Amino acid sequence: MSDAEAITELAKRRGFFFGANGAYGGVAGFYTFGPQGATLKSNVEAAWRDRFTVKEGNEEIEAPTIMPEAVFEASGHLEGFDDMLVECGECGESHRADHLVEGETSIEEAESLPASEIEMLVRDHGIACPTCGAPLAGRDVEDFNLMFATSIGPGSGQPGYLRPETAQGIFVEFPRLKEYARNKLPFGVTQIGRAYRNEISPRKGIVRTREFTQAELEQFVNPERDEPDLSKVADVAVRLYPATEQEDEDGDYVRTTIGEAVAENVIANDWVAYYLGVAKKWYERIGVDTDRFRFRQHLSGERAHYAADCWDAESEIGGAHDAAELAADPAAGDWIEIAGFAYRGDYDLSKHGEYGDDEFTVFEQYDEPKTVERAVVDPDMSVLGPEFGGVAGDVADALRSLAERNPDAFEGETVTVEVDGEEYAVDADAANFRVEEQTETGEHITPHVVEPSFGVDRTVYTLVAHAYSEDVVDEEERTYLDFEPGIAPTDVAVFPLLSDEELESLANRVVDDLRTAGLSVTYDESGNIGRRYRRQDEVGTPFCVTVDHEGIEGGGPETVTVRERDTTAQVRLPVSDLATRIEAIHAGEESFETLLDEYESVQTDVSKS
RNA sequence: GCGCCGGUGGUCCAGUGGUAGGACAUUGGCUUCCCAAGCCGAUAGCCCGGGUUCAAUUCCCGGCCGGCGCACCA
Repeated sequence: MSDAEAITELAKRRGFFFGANGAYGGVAGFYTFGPQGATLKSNVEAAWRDRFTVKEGNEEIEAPTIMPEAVFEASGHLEGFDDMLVECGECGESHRADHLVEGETSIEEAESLPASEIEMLVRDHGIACPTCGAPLAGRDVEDFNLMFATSIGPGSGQPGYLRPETAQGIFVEFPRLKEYARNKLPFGVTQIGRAYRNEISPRKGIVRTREFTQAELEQFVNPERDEPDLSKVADVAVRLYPATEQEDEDGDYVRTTIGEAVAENVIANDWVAYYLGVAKKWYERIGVDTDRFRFRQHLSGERAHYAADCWDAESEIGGAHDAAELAADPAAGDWIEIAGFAYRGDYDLSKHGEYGDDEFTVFEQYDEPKTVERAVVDPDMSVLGPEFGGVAGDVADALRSLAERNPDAFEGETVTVEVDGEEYAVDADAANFRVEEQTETGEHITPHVVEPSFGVDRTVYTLVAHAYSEDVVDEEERTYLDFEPGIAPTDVAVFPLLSDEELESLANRVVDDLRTAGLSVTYDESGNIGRRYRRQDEVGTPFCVTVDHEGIEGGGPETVTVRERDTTAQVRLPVSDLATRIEAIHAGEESFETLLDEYESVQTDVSKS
């Protein structure tokens, strides 16, 4: 069985994730997270929230998943998110009609043309199927938008779409969000939520679905002034795969630190570099195998229209290659994108400023107020009105803009402006032209956006793939998931060693203690002890607590044993210490090794290899 | 969306023109004082629709789902 098959099988059998709606035949691209998976995902989201919202001092919001058409007109998704497909009548292959047209004509942006025009271009240029060579003239060009369309309200309603990314929910609310940030840049807003894309052909199980969870941060900055604190991440070691190396046949990774990469301009944008550093440490902490992890820069053709520079975090999920192979050859392995880090400039806010009703700018005060000389006019409307009638207002506006553009035009006796192609001569006195000294305390700027965007489902898949381990315990093969404490779906399992009232009673008390401490606990008394250990190993529970007679005999304090998943090593410790110590490990404050040092370790005949 | 291959208990598979069998898992009991042991019992299945046939899980057609290749993945 391949890694992917083994993981799919384990995920189904143990309740991590599986294709949804099975009773009705299923629908491609939709997955349900089972009990283990939903908890794992929730733990990943909590860890993300802690790092990218709380620790960064950002604010989290939750916006609707359905938004009106106008939002996506502004964002460019309505136009840019659809594909024009043409199917060959001979061989049945589908091709991007716009790409074919771009290849055969001098048109560079065929995507923005209507389908009917593309059909004409295909016919007029005699474009043929790239696969079989049959002419495509006369074939229908179908518009396929990757957004799920819906209708808001009764009847025909107003058109709406399920959001294809969570980001727009933040951009659209920017005018209010900036108020909450007290109009001060820089500030960041995060959102964890579902997004929807009507993929043509969802594949690779949970890696590419039609409904998925994103965790996104929109960092709003003043590009002229705001700098990230790179000192916090300068030492973070990263494996980079820049565009230049990807384009080179013998291209290799650049192994460096964030600090070096910035100094040598491998990563051009400081904010992107900062978040690559933060993300690398975060991935490491939640259990991503750094040998199967890299940052890959987008090739220029791969970048979205708005992105000035973009790096992806990628994880290797195939497992068919060893670490040395993966280190030596960037082409080896099965890599998937798990996050993108884009510098989006002012694209998003400018577009919404243009299409929307509100101001998508921030007023930035200067350190010192500036005094500037400005040419102004104050047209005498009592003169302009009678003279120009209905166009008087437009003439006045034209005078104002002319004064800004070309003050010299007001030097003569009359000044001429153009309104709707007509020239109007205005008496210079009536324009009331003068040069004024004005004090400016600041200016309105459109913030730039740095966007770290994480795919939560793919991160969960990566964690399962990287946690997947096999070894031999007591000459029996074992499969286990070595999740980090704090990320694992279940924190601790409690067993009575045997079916025995006394042991079961203490075990139940231990369960209560641990749950009171806020831990996720499972209790199991079914089957022999080995079977129960293996059950927990398979879902990645880091610790199993076993209650035995030795622990309740002798009149001393009650004790139990704690068994660590990966090593199968055990220590015996007092029940009274148990919850606090497990809690401390769960919180990352100490490790199992501290328990091994401090308490009596339990000698068993169990051998692990 | 096109092509090839596949779809049988929860999982992984075998098999058949007369409605099915194994392994593992689950569950009840016995046993068992630390790593999937053993014994007895139990639960549970032929993806959906149509066609051919006395009879279809099996053959044919279509659909759905999955894997792979192509295309797609702002």
